[in-house]
Amino acid sequence: MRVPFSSAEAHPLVLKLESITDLSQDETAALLALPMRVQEIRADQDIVREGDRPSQCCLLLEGFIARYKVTYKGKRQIFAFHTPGDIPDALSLQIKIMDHSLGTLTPCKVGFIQHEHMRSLLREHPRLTDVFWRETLIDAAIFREWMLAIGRRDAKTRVAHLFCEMVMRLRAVGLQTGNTVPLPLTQTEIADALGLSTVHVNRTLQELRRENLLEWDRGVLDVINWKRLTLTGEFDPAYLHQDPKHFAA
Amino acid sequence: MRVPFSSAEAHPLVLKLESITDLSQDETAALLALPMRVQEIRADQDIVREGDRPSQCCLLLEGFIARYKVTYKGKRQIFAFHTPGDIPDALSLQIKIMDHSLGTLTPCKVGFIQHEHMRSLLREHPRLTDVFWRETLIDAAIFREWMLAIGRRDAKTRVAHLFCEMVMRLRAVGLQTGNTVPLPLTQTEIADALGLSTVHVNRTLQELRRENLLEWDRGVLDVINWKRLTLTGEFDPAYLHQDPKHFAA
DNA sequence: CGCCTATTTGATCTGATTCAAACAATGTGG
DNA sequence: CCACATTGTTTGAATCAGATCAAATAGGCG
Repeated sequence: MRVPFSSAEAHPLVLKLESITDLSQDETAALLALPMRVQEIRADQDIVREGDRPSQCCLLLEGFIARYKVTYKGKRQIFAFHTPGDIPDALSLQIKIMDHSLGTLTPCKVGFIQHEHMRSLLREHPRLTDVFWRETLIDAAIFREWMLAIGRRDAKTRVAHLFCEMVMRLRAVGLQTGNTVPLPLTQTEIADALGLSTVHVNRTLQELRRENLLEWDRGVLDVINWKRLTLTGEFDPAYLHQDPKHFAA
Repeated sequence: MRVPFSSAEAHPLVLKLESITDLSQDETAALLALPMRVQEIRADQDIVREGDRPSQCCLLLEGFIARYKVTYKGKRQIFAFHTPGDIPDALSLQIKIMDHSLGTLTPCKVGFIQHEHMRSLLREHPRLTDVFWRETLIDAAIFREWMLAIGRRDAKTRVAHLFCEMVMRLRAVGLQTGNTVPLPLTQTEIADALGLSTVHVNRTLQELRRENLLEWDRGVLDVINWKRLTLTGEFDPAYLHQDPKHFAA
């Protein structure tokens, strides 16, 4: 009933929260002591569905999760890609009925935390309420940025922007190696995230490759020209509200 | 330094919060006692801008406010239309730097509340923290629904959906009269909200009028056929997380 | 090897944009 | 109370970014 993480640094949740705020020793200890049931889940499984009334939160430890909803006409919109350290359904603490679904994109390791445990954690460490509230607000800021992209930017800008965002977020939880981050998504998933068709995503990717901005193969994104990628993506990381002191280098 | 509302029922904030949760007598009293500076603001003025570090929140008392952001290429995306009772920048309690702007669409009456006052309110009434957190999460749910529309629905569905949402939200704060709600927006603003061009919004509106679903003139929306409007808008109000007990009739 | 899923390519079509101009409503100052 | 300016709506025509359809190719894996 405990996650076996050797140290706070290796715990994805602590890493994630420290990328957006400061934690005291006490708070870190309380987070590490949070009781959870760890479970391996294979790819393409729903963890929570629209209409569910969850009694637990899921902390993503390894893998990628999508937050999505489907139109009456069967079209899917992905709202967010979640990475290790995220608690994508933290909102279920405040909102009883899910208005969207969460599903794995890859095999995942997930820690399920009972709401009652979350609540007593927040009761005993009121400042952590602020931290989790803040986290859900940053999620909302990311939604807005995606909305701006979908509503008002062309396909090439959208794709470049998404890649920039994923690099920044994966970097924050220690998953960047050199110019490289894991990004095990399909082109269909990218299309559903950006409001495009798969075919068009494919052609746009070819364009970005042709211009030597990036390589992306077998689930690994290799940024060749970060500067120009951010320019074509009109990317300004301010909306991620990451704490700059952790990125001095 | 107080809003002159004769009773709790007439206070937009209390009305709004009661549409999504229950409030105790104590909490209601504390909300009514919240010190605020009331100000009239004319149309098309920014209240907060991207990059600002607000030290106060604004409670909308009368009028309409848009939450928006502008592309490098000068295209605007509106993320939300805010109605009386909303605190559109409640997020500034947790997030120091604004990543988007808020501007009036009509002449507005706004109550500015110092962050310190909000914080002491939440400290003394911890359950209100949950309420405000919940409110920001419902805002996020609305973002997601707009994103779904912009990314995956056609123009007609988008426009119909937006009108349905606005009716439900305005009804919740007592602004509905018969089949009629105030909706003083321009077609350009609707276009910027839905990721469409003004011309196309205009043609889509004509279609909705031709099919006898609604009238919309001089800032007043008149729903002629609610049932069919919700069908063409694929509208399911679940995502608004309104408390159904206030809508028994 | 053979199956399944993901990527790629080509051809065609269309919903929505853009540009440009007319028209209507509202407000302003003389 | 009217002339004029301003802002919002409507119309028409031309164009395009991206969708759709269909089929071929390439990878990964039991």
